[in-house]
Amino acid sequence: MSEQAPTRVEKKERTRRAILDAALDLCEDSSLVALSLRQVAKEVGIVPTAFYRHFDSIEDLGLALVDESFVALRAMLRAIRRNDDTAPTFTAIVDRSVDTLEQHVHGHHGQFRFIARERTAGPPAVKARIRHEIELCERELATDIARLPGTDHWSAEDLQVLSSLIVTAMVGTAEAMADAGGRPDAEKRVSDAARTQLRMVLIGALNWRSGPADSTQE
Amino acid sequence: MSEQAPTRVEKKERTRRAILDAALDLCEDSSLVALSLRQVAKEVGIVPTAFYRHFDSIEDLGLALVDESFVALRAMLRAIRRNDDTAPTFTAIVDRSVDTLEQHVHGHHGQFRFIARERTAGPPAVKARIRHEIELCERELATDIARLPGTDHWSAEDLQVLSSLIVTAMVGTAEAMADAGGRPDAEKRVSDAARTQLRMVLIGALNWRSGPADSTQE
DNA sequence: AGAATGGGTGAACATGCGTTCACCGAAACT
DNA sequence: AGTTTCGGTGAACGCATGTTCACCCATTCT
Repeated sequence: MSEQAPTRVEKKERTRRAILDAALDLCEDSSLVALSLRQVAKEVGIVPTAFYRHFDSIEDLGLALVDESFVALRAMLRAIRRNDDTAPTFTAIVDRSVDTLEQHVHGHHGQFRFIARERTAGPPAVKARIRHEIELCERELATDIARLPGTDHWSAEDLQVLSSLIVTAMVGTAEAMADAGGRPDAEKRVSDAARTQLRMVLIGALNWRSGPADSTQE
Repeated sequence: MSEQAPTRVEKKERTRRAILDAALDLCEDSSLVALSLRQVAKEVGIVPTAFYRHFDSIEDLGLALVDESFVALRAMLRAIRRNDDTAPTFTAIVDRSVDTLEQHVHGHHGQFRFIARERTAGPPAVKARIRHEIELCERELATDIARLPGTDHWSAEDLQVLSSLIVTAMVGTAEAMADAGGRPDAEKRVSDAARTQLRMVLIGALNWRSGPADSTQE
């Protein structure tokens, strides 16, 4: 069926994929800003010039990688959100969320390491795009949290600050998980820690306006 | 007094400083892995070869920058710890800690951006050193927390996980603060958020073993 | 069947890179 | 005073980089 039919657009798309994969792999131990066109071309098996048929520059390639990574990440977030509907317990929400994160990072640690790296080290345009995407995640999380019971009286600022804290913690978790490099014991340790951290944060948040004074020691 | 006495070791030290400063400045918009010896030499005003009189390689330079940054950071942590002795309230501890962090990042944002960047993007040896230093910070924080009242019955794991969470949040805060680029309003917003986040985490931690079940909704 | 399209080629360029080496000259020793 | 030390010099090397250009030829369109 799929035999003998490598149409032109298919071949182009295949080469494009190969470039994206090679780039993700090659900048693994450095950064986009230290990645060279010729390196990528050699890895893919094309001549340097052919690269320009697909991307304007390395930075352009980087933006494509960011978009691709976040498409996958949004799919993960949708999965978590779907699970939430059927699991109204906070503990269950935390467990399922961390489980989903663990699975996803396990299957895409290249992409996660990429965004964790280029978020701080990439070319300005790439950094800006990643920052923007993460802010979108924070905002979405904020509206999710606002739908949970017991958060009605919260200010928008507190909601945003809490989302930011959770996202920061989860980015850190994803980073640590990707660094675990697929070793199941290491991944388990990271996800256990993440569960504890998320629970602590949620407990803190739920006792936030309702009675933070009780918890200070004076 | 200090006139007419540029002794040889002084001159060497001065050049070394100039190299370190130039490197910190030059890799600001990329990374150590994309920094070239010749760039640094040109910026400093010496010939490329002279670089080798001071460092074996760019990576060696990077390690020196890491050490320097963490010397400063440890000084800050000591300052925070000193303040804590005179301020036994949790709220006060949080306020003073964030204040100190704000001041320090304001005065050293170059160094903070450097470690935030190279932590994920630097050469392997640099990444490893930074990771190690951060782990030391987490451990020290854990012992500090263990000295606070109400944490006696905590497990070592939970302590470590809590420290890790706080350090992650503070690294994120430092990153955001350094990105604020010295604008006072932006810095204020970041430090306000950091205070809220720290309080939330502490409230969560204090209610952790004592009664986490009260806070779940089932 | 014939023309147009477009991904891939290969040579060529100017530039920048890390590293080597012999050398200089002033400060630091004896 | 004579010698050693050593930070800085400048030429030279072999190599990798981004980008240009004219060209090729199988697929696609007419």
